[in-house]
Amino acid sequence: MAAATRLFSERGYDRTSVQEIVEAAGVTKGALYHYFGSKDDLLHEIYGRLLRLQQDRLDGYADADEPVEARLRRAAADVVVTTIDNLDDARIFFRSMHQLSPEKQKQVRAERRRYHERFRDLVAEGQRRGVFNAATPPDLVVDYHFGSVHHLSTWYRPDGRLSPQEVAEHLADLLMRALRP
Amino acid sequence: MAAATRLFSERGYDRTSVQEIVEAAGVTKGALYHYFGSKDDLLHEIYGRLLRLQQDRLDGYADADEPVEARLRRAAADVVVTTIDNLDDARIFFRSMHQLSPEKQKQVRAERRRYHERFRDLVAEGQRRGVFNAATPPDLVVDYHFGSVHHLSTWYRPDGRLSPQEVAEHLADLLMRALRP
Amino acid sequence: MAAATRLFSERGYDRTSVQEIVEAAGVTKGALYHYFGSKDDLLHEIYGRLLRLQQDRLDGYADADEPVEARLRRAAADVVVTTIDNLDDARIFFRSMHQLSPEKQKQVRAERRRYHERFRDLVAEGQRRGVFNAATPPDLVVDYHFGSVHHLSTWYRPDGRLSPQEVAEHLADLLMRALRP
Amino acid sequence: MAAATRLFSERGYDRTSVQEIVEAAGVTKGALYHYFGSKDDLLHEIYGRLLRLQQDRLDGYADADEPVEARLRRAAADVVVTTIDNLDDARIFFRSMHQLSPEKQKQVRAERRRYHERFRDLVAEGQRRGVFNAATPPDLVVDYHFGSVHHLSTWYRPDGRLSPQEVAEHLADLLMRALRP
DNA sequence: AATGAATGAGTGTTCATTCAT
DNA sequence: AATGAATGAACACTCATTCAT
Repeated sequence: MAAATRLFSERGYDRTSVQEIVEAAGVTKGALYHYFGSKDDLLHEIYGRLLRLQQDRLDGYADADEPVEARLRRAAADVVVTTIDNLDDARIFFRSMHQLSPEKQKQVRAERRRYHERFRDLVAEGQRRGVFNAATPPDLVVDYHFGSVHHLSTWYRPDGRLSPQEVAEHLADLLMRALRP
Repeated sequence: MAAATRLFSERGYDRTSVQEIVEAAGVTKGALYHYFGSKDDLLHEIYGRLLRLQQDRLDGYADADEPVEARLRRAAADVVVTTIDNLDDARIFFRSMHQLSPEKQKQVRAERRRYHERFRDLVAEGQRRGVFNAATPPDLVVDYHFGSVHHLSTWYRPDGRLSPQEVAEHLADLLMRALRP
Repeated sequence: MAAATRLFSERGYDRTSVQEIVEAAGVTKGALYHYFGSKDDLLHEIYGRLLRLQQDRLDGYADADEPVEARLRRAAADVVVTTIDNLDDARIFFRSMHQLSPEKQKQVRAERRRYHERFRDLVAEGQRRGVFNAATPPDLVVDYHFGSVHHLSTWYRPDGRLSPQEVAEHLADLLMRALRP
Repeated sequence: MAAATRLFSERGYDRTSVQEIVEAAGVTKGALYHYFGSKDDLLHEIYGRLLRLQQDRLDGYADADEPVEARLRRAAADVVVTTIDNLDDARIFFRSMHQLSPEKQKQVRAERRRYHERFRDLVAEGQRRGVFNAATPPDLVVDYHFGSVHHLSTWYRPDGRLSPQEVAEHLADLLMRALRP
C-alpha cells in the first residue's frame, strides 16, 4: 500500500500499472492479488485509511467540551495539518475519486458526506447561537473551507516557506474571520 | 472538442478512448488526427480555451476604474459564475492536469501563475491601502479562494437550490468578510 | 526524387512516410501523387535511374576496342566509382529491393540480370581466351565482385582515407589478381 | 524466434507484423511480450545468435596451429558455409541492420567490428610474413570477401547447381588467388 | 502463501491513398 | 496542376487479471 500510494500520487491511478506497484513493493503479482482483490481495491483501501483518520480527528474536536468557535477552529486547522501530513493520500483522494468502481465510489461518498455533515453542524450551531454570521448557508461554508483543503495537494510544498501549522493557522483564521458576525 | 470535453469530464481523460471521442463526434480517427496531433493535444486545447477565457475576464475586472474592494469582489464572483458556466472544462482542468505531457503542463502552469498573480496583486493592493486585513499572506488568500472555485466542479449541480449567481455572491461574501480589517 | 532518395537512404523505404517526402521536397501530397502513381513508383524510378546509368557505362566499356583484360578491369573499377558517386541510390538498391511490388521487382531483376550477364560474358571471354583462370564459374566471379560493390554502401565513408578512385583501383586489382591464370 | 526469423527473412522486418509472428508461432501477443520486450528485441536476438555463432567459428580457425594461409582459407570458406546454412538469419542481418534501434545497432556494430578485426589480422599477418600480396590494405581485403558473403543471401538458392561447400571452395579460392604475392 | 506465464481485449497512433474542390 | 481534408485498416504495445503449479 505504501508503494501504491506513492505511485498513484506521483503519476495518477490509471498511469500506474500493477506491475510497477509490485516491483516497487518488491513482491509479485500473485502475492498482491492474494491480498487485494483488484487494483481498485488498493485504491479503496487508501481512501478508507484517510477517511477514517479524518473522521476520527473531526469527531474528537467536535465532541470536545469547548465553545463552538473553539471547536470549529481547531477542527478547521487540524484537517489542514492532517492533510499536509498525508499529502499523497490527499492528492489521490481528490484526483482519483472517479476512477473508483461505482459501488465503491458510492460508499466513499457516503462516508465523506458524514464527515461533511459533522463539520457543517458545527457551523450551523455557531450560526444558531449567533456567534457566526448566518448570511451564508452552512453547507456552502463547509465547501468553501474544504475547497481550500482539497487545493493544498496542488500547491503545498514541504520545502516551502510556511510550515503545516502556519498554513493551518492562516486558513483557520480566514474561515473564522469569514464567519464573524 | 465538444465531444472530447463532455467525455473527459464524465469519465476522466485516461478512461476516455480516442475511439469513443470520434464515435461521439461522428468523425473518424484519421480526421481527428488530421487536426490534433495527439489525444494530449485535445486536452491542451481545452485547457487553453478555459485559461484564456478566465484571464480575459480577470483582466477586465482588475483594470476597471473602481476601488480595489469592488474590483476584487467582482473578479471573485465572476470566476465562480464562469467556472459554473463551464463546469465540464473546469472539472477536466482540476482533475487532469497531471495527465498532460510534461512540457504542456509547464506551459499551462505558467499561464495559471500569471492568472494567480494578477488576482494576488489585487489582494496585496487592498492590504497596502489598508482596506483589507493584512494578517494573511496574499498568495494564501488566493489559494483559499481558488480552492473553493476548484471544488465547485465536485459538488455543484445545475439542478441544485442555488443559481450560479447566488453561489458566486455567497463565495465572494465569504472572501470579502475574511479580508475585512 | 532527390528528397525521396535522401530519405529512403537515411531511414529506409518503410520508415519514410509520404508526408516526410513532400515536406522535405516542399510540395504537397496531391502534387506528388499527380506525378507518381504511388510511393512504390518513386522507389522504382530510383532503381531505374541507377540501373540505366550502370548499364550504359558497362556497355561503353564492354564494347571498347581493347583486350578483354583491359575492358573487364575498367568496367570493374568504374562500377565502384559510380556506386560511390551514387551511394544513396546504391544503399537503397541493395536494401529495399524486397519492398518493391512483386511485378516491379521482377522487372528490376530482369534488368539486373542483363547487367550481370554482360559482365559475366567478359569474364567468360577472358577464360576462353586463356587470359583468365577458368577454375571458377564466371557467374560466381561476378557475384564475388558485385558482392563487394554492394557492400560499399555499408562501409564506405566519403570522409575516409581512400578516394573513390583508390578504392576502385584496389578492388579491381583484387579481381584481376583473383583471375590470373 | 523461428517464426520471426522466417517471416523477417521472407518479407522484411518492417513488413512483418507482430500479429503475423504470433499467429505463425501459435502463441498470443501477450505471451510474446512476456518474453521479448519489443519487436526490436526479437530482431536483436536473431542478430546476437548469428554473431555469436560466426565469432566462435572464426576464433576456432584463427587460433589453430597452422600456417596463416591455411587458417585464413579455412575461415574464409567456413563463413560461406555457415552463412548458407543460416541463410534466413544472414538475409535479415544484411537487410535489417538499420531497422534496429540506435543503441542496439551500436552494440551489433561493435561485435561485428571485433569479427572484422579478427579476420583482418589474419590477412595482415600473412602480408607481414610475405605469404600474401601486400598491395591491398587488409581492411579492404576483408570488405571484399565479406561483400561476397553478404551477397550470398541475395543470389544463393539451396536448389541451385552448387552445394554450400562448392561455393565456399570457389570463394575461398578467389580470395586466396587475389592474395597471392 | 505465493509464483509468473499467459490471456485477449484494448490503447493511441500512423499512413498510403483518394477525391471534391 | 494542385490542394489538403478525410479515410479506414493496420500498427506496436499495454495491462488487469487468471490460474496451474
